Amino acid sequence: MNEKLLQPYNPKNTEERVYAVWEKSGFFNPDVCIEKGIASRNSQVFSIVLPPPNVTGVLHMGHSVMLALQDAMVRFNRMAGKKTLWVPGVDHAAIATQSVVEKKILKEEDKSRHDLGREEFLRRVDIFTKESHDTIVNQVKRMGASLDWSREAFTLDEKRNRAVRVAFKKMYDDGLIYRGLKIVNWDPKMQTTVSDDEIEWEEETRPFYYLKYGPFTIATARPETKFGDKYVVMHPKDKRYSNYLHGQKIELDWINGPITATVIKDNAIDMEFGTGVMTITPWHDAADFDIAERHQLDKEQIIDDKGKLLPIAGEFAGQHIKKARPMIVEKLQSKGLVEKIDEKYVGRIATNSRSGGIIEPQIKCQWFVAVNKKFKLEHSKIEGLKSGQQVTLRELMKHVVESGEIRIIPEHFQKIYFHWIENLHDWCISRQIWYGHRIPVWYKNEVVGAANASPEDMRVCPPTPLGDDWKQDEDTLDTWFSSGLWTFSTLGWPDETEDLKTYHPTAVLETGQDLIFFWVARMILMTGYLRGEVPFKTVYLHGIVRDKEGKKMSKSKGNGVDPITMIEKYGADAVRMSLIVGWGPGSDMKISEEKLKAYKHFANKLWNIARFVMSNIPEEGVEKPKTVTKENALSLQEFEMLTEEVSLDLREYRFHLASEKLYQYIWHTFADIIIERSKKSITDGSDVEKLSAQWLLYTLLRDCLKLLHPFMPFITEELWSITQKSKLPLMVESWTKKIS
RNA sequence: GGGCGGUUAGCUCAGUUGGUAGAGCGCGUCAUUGACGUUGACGAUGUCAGAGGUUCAAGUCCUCUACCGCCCACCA
Repeated sequence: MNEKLLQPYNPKNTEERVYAVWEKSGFFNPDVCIEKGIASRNSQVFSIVLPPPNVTGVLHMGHSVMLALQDAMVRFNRMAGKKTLWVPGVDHAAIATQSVVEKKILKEEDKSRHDLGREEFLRRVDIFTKESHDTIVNQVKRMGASLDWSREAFTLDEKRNRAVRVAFKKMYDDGLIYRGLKIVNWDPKMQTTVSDDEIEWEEETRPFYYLKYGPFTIATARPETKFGDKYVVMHPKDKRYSNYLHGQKIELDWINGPITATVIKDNAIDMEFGTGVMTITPWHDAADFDIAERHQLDKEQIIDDKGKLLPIAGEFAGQHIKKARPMIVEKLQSKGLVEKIDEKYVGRIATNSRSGGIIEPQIKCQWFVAVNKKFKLEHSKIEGLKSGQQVTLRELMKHVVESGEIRIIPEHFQKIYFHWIENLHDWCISRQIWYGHRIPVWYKNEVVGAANASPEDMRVCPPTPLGDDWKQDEDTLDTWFSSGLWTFSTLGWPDETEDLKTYHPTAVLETGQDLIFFWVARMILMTGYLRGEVPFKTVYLHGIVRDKEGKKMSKSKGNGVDPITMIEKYGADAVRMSLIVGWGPGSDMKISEEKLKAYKHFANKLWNIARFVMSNIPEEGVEKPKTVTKENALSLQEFEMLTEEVSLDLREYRFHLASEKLYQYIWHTFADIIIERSKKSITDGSDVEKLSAQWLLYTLLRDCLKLLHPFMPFITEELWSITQKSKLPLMVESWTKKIS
């Protein structure tokens, strides 16, 4: 018997070695599999892209879950003989990365990015991301992920940059990307816009002021924005104010002296709320902006990009709004303009989820993707949409899920997806940060930042215009713009490469449920538009990993469980199993060390099963005996049923069931019943009984290793090399081979 | 304000199309020192949140209620 089996299983001494063998074999690469006859050129295809982890990050439990699930899918399909490709990559994660590097430089050198300048700052980011890249990649490998590293991609490398430029240009030419002066979410802390989806709303109890505005009482939580308010708005049907007419002018005394206010009647007013009258601040409130647009009213900026009051605030000009607020209230009070203050008003505060900066809406000239504009869909391969048909991006996104061309698991996320689409607005894609894909637009004659640049003064590349008088747009693109191209930009698009033809659309996108809007929806949008097809046929969403108490893991709370520490303690296979067994898609999971421990025990059990089997069969191996006893034949039948069930579960994305069934079977049927029974047959049984029992043990061991391989690749591979004479690694053994 | 989930054994959760309630951990009793104590055998524990309905049959389908959680939203 192999000496390794005399020792207990030691994941530490095994995992790194086994991974090296896999990598060296080249079998992570489907081209090698075809070359070596593992898969054939016309085999079915199974492809996935790895949701790229942030380049600056370290592995967390969420990554471990996705790696465990995706690797299980990939290994199963590879063993089933499909041409199987899993594409790795990392994400430049624009805002997150820039923010990390900025903080680092501030801490170490006490310098801001502006002190360094754009070029130098970006150089620093590059250095940082290169170092950081290797960390995350090595951590991914430790989970056992069978990714084809020869195809690794980066969301911000030259190839992806080309894809971004081509996509941008096409969308611009089709009128789906436009530049416009609109109200956007401005983060004064990071000095950039952010999209609606990146905003987090928090409830906060704060004072609510009822102010005298001429003959009216208006209510506001933000008196510091009210300096320029010169429109007073009410509902046209509000009888309380029926003697005021739309457009009527009213003279009144306001914060900094007498003003002329204009009455506006608009249906957006809620008669039940406050006094049913409000003044508007179109520059700093999205709802007010819309009212102003509807009636073509003036808009004035009150607060600058840094959160300081502008000259319109009179004596308060130059002060930060936070500091100025109490003084403004004081002045209003001294003028007798404050009617009452409700101290218990619960309002909402918008913050940038990345930086924590409090959002101040601002009107800015930005780039947007138009989601409600019709365009001509070219080369459609989408069911139910013809080439040349006019659709909007929003319709497209809805259609492919509604028609079932994309299946979302668990199913109820469809409803969440549709609900989101109902509320979808144009997507602001320009960011004022430096790290990211620079907007491929060039200007001359100083029209940078102007809303109405003429075509002569603005070029969208490719091609990049020549000449010194052209200046590139300073802004970069929202990181999700390039992420939206990920399934095909990784395969060579915009070139029609062999990879693209073979592996796109991908089979499945497996990711966290929190990414359904950010990423999943945007991939559907981009792929539908640019390729007339879907990016993937199935979306599998896993839930959030929580700690034992059910709290979300986070760095700041310090309650995060570090996967690498867990791998060292319990082995990667145990970590993988504990993240898959009994965890249905879409629901949150509490992880505890007890669970990890349980699967370490399971690995040990398996190891000992192998030891028992190998020490109870002849050294030279076993042949199928002429006579198989009835009970052994029955056991075999039972196992064949299990194989069927597990295979079906794997095909249907029921990993939590497949893995649990295997655990149950191996421990409580194979070990507890079949092995126990075989002891008698081997020691006291007839020759027929003995040979039959030995053969069954050996057969079951071999095939259990196969079935378990997608979930616990390291230990099964190790046992395979110890117990089997095969020259090929288990990872490319044939799954479906009938039990002989 | 709109939407989506969850509520099953002490704890963590399964339960795929409706067909006599399951697993792991924990607990109890016993066994076993030549596969494994990271063990084995046996066992206890549930009006499947509550109410109503459909059905021969409901944890599973429908309606309502309660509590918990999440997402979306321009109530100033």
